[in-house]
This record gives sequence, C-alpha cells and structure tokens, in this order.
Amino acid sequence: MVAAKRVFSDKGLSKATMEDIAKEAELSPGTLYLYFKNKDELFSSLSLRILQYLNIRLDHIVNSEKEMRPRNRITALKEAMYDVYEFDPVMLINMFHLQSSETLKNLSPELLDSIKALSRSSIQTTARLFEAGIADGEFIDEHPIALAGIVWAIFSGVVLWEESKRIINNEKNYVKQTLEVAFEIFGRGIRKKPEAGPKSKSAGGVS
Amino acid sequence: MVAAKRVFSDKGLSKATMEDIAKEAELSPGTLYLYFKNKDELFSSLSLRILQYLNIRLDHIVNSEKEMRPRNRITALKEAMYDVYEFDPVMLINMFHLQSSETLKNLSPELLDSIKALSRSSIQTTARLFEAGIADGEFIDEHPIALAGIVWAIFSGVVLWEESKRIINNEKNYVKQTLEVAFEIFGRGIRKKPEAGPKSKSAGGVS
Amino acid sequence: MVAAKRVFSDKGLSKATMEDIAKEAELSPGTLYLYFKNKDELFSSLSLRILQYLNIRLDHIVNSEKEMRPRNRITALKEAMYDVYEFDPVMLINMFHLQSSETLKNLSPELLDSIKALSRSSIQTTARLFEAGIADGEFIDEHPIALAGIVWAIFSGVVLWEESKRIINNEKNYVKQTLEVAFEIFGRGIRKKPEAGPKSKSAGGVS
Amino acid sequence: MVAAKRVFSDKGLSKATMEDIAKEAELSPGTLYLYFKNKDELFSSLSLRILQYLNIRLDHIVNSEKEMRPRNRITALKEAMYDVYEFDPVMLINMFHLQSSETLKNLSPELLDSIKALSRSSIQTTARLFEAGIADGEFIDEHPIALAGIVWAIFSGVVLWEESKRIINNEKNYVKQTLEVAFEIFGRGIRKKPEAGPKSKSAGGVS
DNA sequence: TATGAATGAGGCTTCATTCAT
DNA sequence: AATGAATGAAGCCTCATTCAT
Repeated sequence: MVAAKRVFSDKGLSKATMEDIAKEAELSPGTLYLYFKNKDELFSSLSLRILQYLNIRLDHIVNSEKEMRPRNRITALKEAMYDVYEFDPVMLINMFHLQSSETLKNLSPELLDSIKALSRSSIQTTARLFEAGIADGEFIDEHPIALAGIVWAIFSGVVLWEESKRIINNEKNYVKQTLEVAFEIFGRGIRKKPEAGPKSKSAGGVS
Repeated sequence: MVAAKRVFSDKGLSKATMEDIAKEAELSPGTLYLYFKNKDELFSSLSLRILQYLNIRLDHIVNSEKEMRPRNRITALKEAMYDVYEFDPVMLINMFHLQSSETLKNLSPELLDSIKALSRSSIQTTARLFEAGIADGEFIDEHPIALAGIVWAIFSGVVLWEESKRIINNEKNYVKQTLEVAFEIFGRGIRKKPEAGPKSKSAGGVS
Repeated sequence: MVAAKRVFSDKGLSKATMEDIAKEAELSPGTLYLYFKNKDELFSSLSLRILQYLNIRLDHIVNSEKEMRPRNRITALKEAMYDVYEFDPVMLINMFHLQSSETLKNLSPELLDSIKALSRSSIQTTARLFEAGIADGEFIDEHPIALAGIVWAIFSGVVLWEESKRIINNEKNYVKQTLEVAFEIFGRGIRKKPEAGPKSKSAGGVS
Repeated sequence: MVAAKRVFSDKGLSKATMEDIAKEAELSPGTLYLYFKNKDELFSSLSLRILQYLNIRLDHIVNSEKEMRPRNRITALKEAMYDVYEFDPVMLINMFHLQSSETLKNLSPELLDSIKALSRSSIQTTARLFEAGIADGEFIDEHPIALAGIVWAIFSGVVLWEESKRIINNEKNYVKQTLEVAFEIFGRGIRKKPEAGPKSKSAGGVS
C-alpha cells in the first residue's frame, strides 16, 4: 500500500506495528496478510519500489545520453541519485538499513531474488557509465565496477550521514549540497587530466 | 559489559535479548539494570566505546604527525578508520544504524549528549587535518568541515555497502580494498595540483 | 463436498482451513456456507457418510446371510469393519476422535441427532448378529448389546492404536493383521465350545 | 502444572487457551513459557505423566507377582489399566488422542523420544506377561508382542468408546464393567484349555 | 446460487523490566 | 550488590465467518 509507507517512514521498521499500518490504510490487520506474507515482506516490497525507480532513472541516463561528456556523466548520476532520494527519503534510508541487516533472511526467495537482481542491475548500469568514460580516455583506467561500488557507497554514506546529523544535532538537511561537493571531488578524482582547481565553494551549509 | 558486546555483534540490536546478554556476561538479567537504565542505553554505551576509540585514533594523528605531507594525511586517516572498523566491525555497523534511527529518542539526555559530543569532536578533529592541508596550500580551498563530513560519509558508506554485498551476494569482505581506492580518489580530488594520473590499480578485489 | 474430504484426510480437523477445502472443491469459501452452517458441521457431515456406509454394510450381513455359522458371523463382521476402514482410513480415525471430543457440542441438533441415530443403529445391528449366535447356542449367554459394544471398542482401538504406532514408530500399517488376530481371539472367547487351540499364527507382522 | 491439567480436561487440547491455563494456575501467561516451550509441549508433558504412571504399574505386576496363574495375570493387567484410567480419565483420553494426531510433530525431540520410549516400554512389559503365560503352556502360542498390542487396543478402544457414548447419549460411564467383560472374553480367547463357559453376567450396564 | 475480499476477534508467544529475597 | 522468577503488555499472525455484489 502506497499509503502504509507513511507509517514506516514515521516510525521505522521495528516500531511500526501491523495495526498502525492497517489503521493508516483504513483496512483491518487481516487484510494486509492477503497481500503480503508478513511484515518483513511488506516492508521489503516498499524498498523494492525504490530500487525499481532507481534502475529506471539509471537506465535512462545510460540509454538516452550517450554523447555526454564525462563531467556531465557524473552530474547526471548525481542528479538521478538525488531525485531518488527526494522521491522518498525515509524509505530510501530504510532500504539502506534493510540491505545491511538480518531482516533479509526472513524474506521469501522470490522477493530476495528481486532485490538481488535489482541491486546487481543498478551497479552494472552505473558501471557502464564509467566504462564509457574510460573508453573515451577521460576517466582513469580503473575497474569500472569498483568505481560504481564507490559511487554507491558515497551516495548511501552521504544520505545516512546527513540523516544522522539531522537527528542528533537537529541540523537542517544538507543532502543536496553534500552530494554536490562529494561528487565534484569524486569526479575530479577520477578524471585523467583534471583542471587546475575548483572555483565552487558550494559546501557552505555542510558542518 | 565489555563481553556482552559479542551478543550485539552476533545478533544485532533488535534480535539480541537482555537475557542473551546476561547469560554471556554470566550475570542475571536484573543485574544489568543496576548498571544500565534500559536496553537501548546498554547498546548505546557500547557504541560510545567505539566512538571513543575513534577519537583517540584521530587525536593521535593530528597531534603526533604535524609535519605530514597531505598525501600522507589522507593515508593516515584511512588507516585510522580501517583500524576502527577492524576493532569491531559489527558494532561499528550497528552504530551506523543507530545513528540514523529512532532508537536515539529513547536515550537518557546524558548519554545522548555524550554521543553528540563525541560525534562532533571526531568531525572537528578530522576537519583539522584538512585545515592543515589547506593552509599548506596542498588541498583545495574548500570548507574543511564539509570535507570532514564527506570523508565520514564515504567511510560509513563503504562499510555499510560492503556489508550489504556480503549479505546479499555472499561476497567476500572487500572493505579494505574499497576504502583504499575510495580514499585515493578522494585524495586526488581535493589536492590542488594532482599528479597526472594514478598508477595503482588496486581495486582488483572489488566487484 | 465429497472431494473436500481429502483435505480433512490430509490435514486433520483443526489444521484444515475452510479455504483449503474451498480450493480443493473449486468453490469459494462463501459458497461452503450455503451448504454447511459452519466448519464443524461440514466435518460432521463427512463423518456421517462413513457411519451411513457402515450401517449399510452391517445391514447387509444381517439380512442376506441368516444361515451363517457363528464363526462366519464374526468373520463377516471383521470384514465389514475392515472394508469401512479401507474406504477412508483417515476419515474413520477422525470420526473416532470426533466422537470423544468437545466438538460435538457445536453441532446443530439435527446433525447431532443423525449421528446419535446412526451410532445406535450400528450397535443394534451388530447386536443382532450376536443375538442370533446366542439363540443358536453357539455364543455364550452374554448381553448381546454388551458384546456389540466390545466389538466396536476393539475395532476403534485397533485402528487408533495402529495409527499411533505408524506415527510414533514409523511402523507399517498392520490394521488388517491385527484385526484378524483380535477377532479370532474374540471369537474364541465368546464361543461356547471353542476348539482346542488355534493353529493360525497370523500375527507375524504385528510388533 | 498439576492444576493446569484441569483446563485441558475441561476444554480439550484445542479449545483450552494458554491464558485459561495461566489463570487457573494463578500465573501469568509468560510464566508458563518458563517451564514449557509451547502449548503442545505443556500438553504432552501431562500425557507423559500418565504414561509414566502406567509403566510403574505394569512393572510392578511383572516384578512382584511372578507366581501368578495366567487367569490372574489378565486380571492384574485389567486392574492396572483401570487404575490408570481412574487416576485421570480425561488426560488418558487426551493422551490417546495425542498419540494418533499430528500434534506429535511439534514436540521437541527429547519429549518425543520420551514418549516413544515409554510407549515401547509399556508394550514390552505387557508382552512379558504373555510370554510367561505362553511358557507355562496356559496361553496359546501366539506372538506375545501382538497380544500386547491387542490388549492395548482393547483398553484404549473401550475407554474412548465409553467416553463417546457418555457424550453422545448422556450415558453413565461403564468403563469398569466393559473392561471387565472385554478382558474376560479376551482371557478366554487366549487360554489353551478354556473352561466350558462363563458364569459371570457382569455386563448388565453396558448398552 | 455464487463470489471472494474483507473482517476482527483471539490465539500464541516474546521479552524488557521489576521486585521480593 | 546480585538474583532470577515472574510479569503482562504488546506484537504477529490465523482463519472462521460475513456481505455487498
């Protein structure tokens, strides 16, 4: 249920009860079990939607913009990631939690396979962006899968880190700016002939 | 209890029960409550230990190695972080989860303050490394706090991301290699006059 | 539904759900309630069918084989009972359970009356077999209703007992052989001038 | 809990709830789980007690009364069985249900093993009574294990059958008389040189 | 006559926490 | 300071039953 996502977003996986969700969806608890085998599976289905949206965005970049210059490739990647983040920040955070947690072991094999497939696919699609850049001679001759992994790590790291600062220090949400800077640095770091120096000082908000 | 950390490491925050912990510590459940107000506080105390260890390592870098060249500063940072990771991988992962979760709201004010203080301190110590590099004219003229945040985001991102791949795809643990490459890229990205290109192709293991 | 009996046979009364039954019958759950007031009544209706079949078999013995010698009367009885068992072993076992359980109190009065009537009828028909034997002077001068009760007790006892051994010890199903021996002993026990001793050693399989 | 047995006796396995039991025992639901892993195990533990009592009675017969005449052996057996029945009729009935039901599959391996062992032991002890009779030349030369199985089948059959009549027809409880007659017939049936005919007409109450 | 989505009461079980000793 | 038996609230989930179509 699209609406039941709100409950997970508000309370997190373990604090949200099936009754909360049922109430929010204006259904009875039993009805939820017509559509989802159990709580974990309901939760994971929502995560799946994000992964799916993510893959769509990535595919779009790779397919429609082949002529892009490397610098723009990184920018496009950053923008796709940020859009995914904005699409549903809390579920994305929950998904990042899910991925590195024991909850995965309760899932039905089919659901787990879907998650695996989508994860792998998103990495590979990302890697293809780097492959192109390497082929152009613009990116350093690094293993593109490794670069894809790192860019993903940076994405999830920034998102979770800013979330953490938001909760602990009541800070504003600086995900956008932090991503901006992080990707600029990363882009410079993998370009073969980087420009002399950056002019932007866009990271003002980040503390 | 130092030894009860094993239980959280094995089972994760929500799956570990107070009785598990008491048994491992050869105490009774009731006794735990003499030392810790509740489960969350016990867990957070352990997280606190990691944060403390982390700060010690960072302080050591800043204090004892002032003459370091920027390239080595990054290397030292990377090594400190990897040591912290190796000190207790699972607790570190749990701590990263904790930081962006609702559990924080259950903590006693004092404990929460300690966590806040240590988090801020580790960021600031890290920032000082970058300040020195900027003063030397070796690092780009970026906001050092922002750089510290990003380097932390990369660290947590890499750790969680590799953990995720380990669980989902049964992959080996490539944290060390991935950190290596990520920091190399990051280092190149923030140096003012970077060398022409990298020679290392150290990312072989990352897939 | 005749076919839905399979579900009770497979899963037993409490494990079988109305949805299981509906699916097996290619009907919807709601439809079942057009024909049966509730689950217990559906189950009992099936038990009724066995009781009916049983009565038919017994009537047949009494009516068509009046000239039988006592020894053969017992044999005919044994065979009728074994046929009923083979007709649907699991439903018979379930019926034996039903008869001594609280489920009976949920039944509609009409259904309960049917069960009572059939139970009584089968006892009386059985008793008539013994009456004839007593009249012939071949069976001991015992209360025929009592003998009928005992023969029924032996039947149900053997069936449940063998089922128990089958489940607990993974033994083969020795109902036939055990019935054989039990009835032979019983027959000898109630004959007025029993033969010297048995020759058969047919109980080989029973352990 | 000795007292919680009342609830099972009143309501039967599936209708009795853990809360009922806890209330009867003046405990909280959670406390029950300190002593029993789950509902089935609690139930089975009670059944176990009956099986244990049964074995004690049987052992006593075999050990202390070696000089018994065969006719008395059967009588002693009948009396032991009736005592066990009287010790706790409803639990005995429940145990007979348990033995031929799927509930067995939920039990812990240890408990299941205990049940298996006790079941086997009671059969073997019973068989030894028959062995002695056969050795004396008083009982027919039948497989003693088979005879033991049959005597057990008769016991459980009579108990369940009378229970059934009690519930269905509101009859009095004639277990004692029915057992009496059934064992007399059985005894006559397996004796090598049976007396001419019985004198007792003790089955008056059985209908 | 048939459907099948929806219900919601109620069962089993867990586990953080307490308190008399 | 330590115990550990007991608690009881609360969660997840099942499934007999209903009712609008």
